[in-house]
Amino acid sequence: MIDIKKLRDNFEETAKALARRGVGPEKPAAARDLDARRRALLGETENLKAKRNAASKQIGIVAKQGGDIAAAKEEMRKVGDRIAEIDRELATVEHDLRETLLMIPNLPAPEIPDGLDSSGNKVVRTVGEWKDPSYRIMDHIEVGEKLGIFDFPRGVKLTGTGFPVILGQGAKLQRALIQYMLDVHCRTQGYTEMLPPFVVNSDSMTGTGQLPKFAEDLYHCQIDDFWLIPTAEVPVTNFYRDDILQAKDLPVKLTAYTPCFRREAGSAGKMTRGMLRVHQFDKVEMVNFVHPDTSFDQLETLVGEAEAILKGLGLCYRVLMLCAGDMGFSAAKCYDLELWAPAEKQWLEVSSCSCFTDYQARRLNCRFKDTDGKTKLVHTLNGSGVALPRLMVAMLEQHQLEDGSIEIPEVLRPYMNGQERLTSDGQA
RNA sequence: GGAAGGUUGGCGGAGUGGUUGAACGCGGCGGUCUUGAAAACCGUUGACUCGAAAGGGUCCGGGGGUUCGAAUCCCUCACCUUCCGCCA
Repeated sequence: MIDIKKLRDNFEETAKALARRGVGPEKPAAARDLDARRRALLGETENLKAKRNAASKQIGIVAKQGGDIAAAKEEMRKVGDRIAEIDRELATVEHDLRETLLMIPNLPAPEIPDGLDSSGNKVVRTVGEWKDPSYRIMDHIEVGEKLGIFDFPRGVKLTGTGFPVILGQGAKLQRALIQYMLDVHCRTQGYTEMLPPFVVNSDSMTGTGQLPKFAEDLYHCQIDDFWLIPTAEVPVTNFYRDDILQAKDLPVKLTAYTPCFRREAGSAGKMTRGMLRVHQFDKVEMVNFVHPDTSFDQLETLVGEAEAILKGLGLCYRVLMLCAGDMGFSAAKCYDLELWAPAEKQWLEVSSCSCFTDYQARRLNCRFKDTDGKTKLVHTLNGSGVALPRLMVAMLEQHQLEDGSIEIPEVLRPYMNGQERLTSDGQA
């Protein structure tokens, strides 16, 4: 949620910033009006409550002395009725205000480019030069079949489309990648590893904003009212929901490997080939809780931390700064990392690194006690470090040799018993 | 799944329907003392919200009710603990 005080005090400025994201002036105006109504009602009911509290105290004293309290009780009963009436209206107004605020996205950082869709995104840098080799590169499905590392039809048999089975050397490679990524984050970047629940309750889904708006993208266990996580961001960020951290403990940096479950409602037909868009996939995620003064600097650090993974694997990728209209709802600033897939001839998004400023923290009610003794909202950031299926795809293509085998990057070999290649006979 | 008990401030733990935002202890912070530290002693120490301020309001698991007034009574939901059953 955005700060209602900011909206109230700098209405024009706020509305202008929101307009960059394609939000019309109606929503902020509605929020402003509801806020004004709310404060008027609040003042009214609180005055009456102060009156009642004082009178009730007096009634108690008089009653003890055996005095007559019937008239005072009758009067206060009427006051009580009036309070109930106002409180009912107040509850409605507050509910509407919250609903309205939840529909307003975060304010974009000033420096991010204009634009309402992906065409407005800016390439910040491209790292690693890709040169097409003399031989034809097989796409991941073709080479995967030769190597025997994917079984899509049996995934369909077990569950349905979008639930691939990864086999043999492929499974081993994936496990190696997970361990490599976690080790880089923990050993060299100051992260604490977490293994959270993969299923969460509705409060957690609401805390990070998946609910109520995106329920149809989630898998739901109705009997228990539990939800399968679409990203580790949900359990890891909610870890500090309703908590107050200490300034000296910031930044808190957590990383977690989890599977991710996404219904991808409405995406049927888009990029559905092979591993490119699936309902269940693995991902390593990084989440930061930081001091507000440092959040945008931390975002640059976070991007670097995700990039370190790709660099270590010797992959060609690019960094995009998303434009105002293409960012996720809660982000103030966001970078995407995209790997080049030479057989697909397209860039594949494997990481999205976002700074949410206080937007997510307000909803989570996650605060910290600053050195001045005041309790303030933290700033949160997260980024993938990184998503596995598309990483696998890019590796299978970028590291593919002429004979169709795949060169395993040096950094992964310790996790694969020294194996140097994926080959069709399964031998190194 | 069955039975019983519980849910109070950072933690432990009191609490009579009426100056109880909440005793007491621990912890935290500030101070006295000390060469320094410890101990001892003194003081202080929750969050949210409305307000320019003065000041007000709300919060004792969540929601609802009774009452002039609820941490305290009633209903309901959630969670936790223990015992029994089942089980990786």
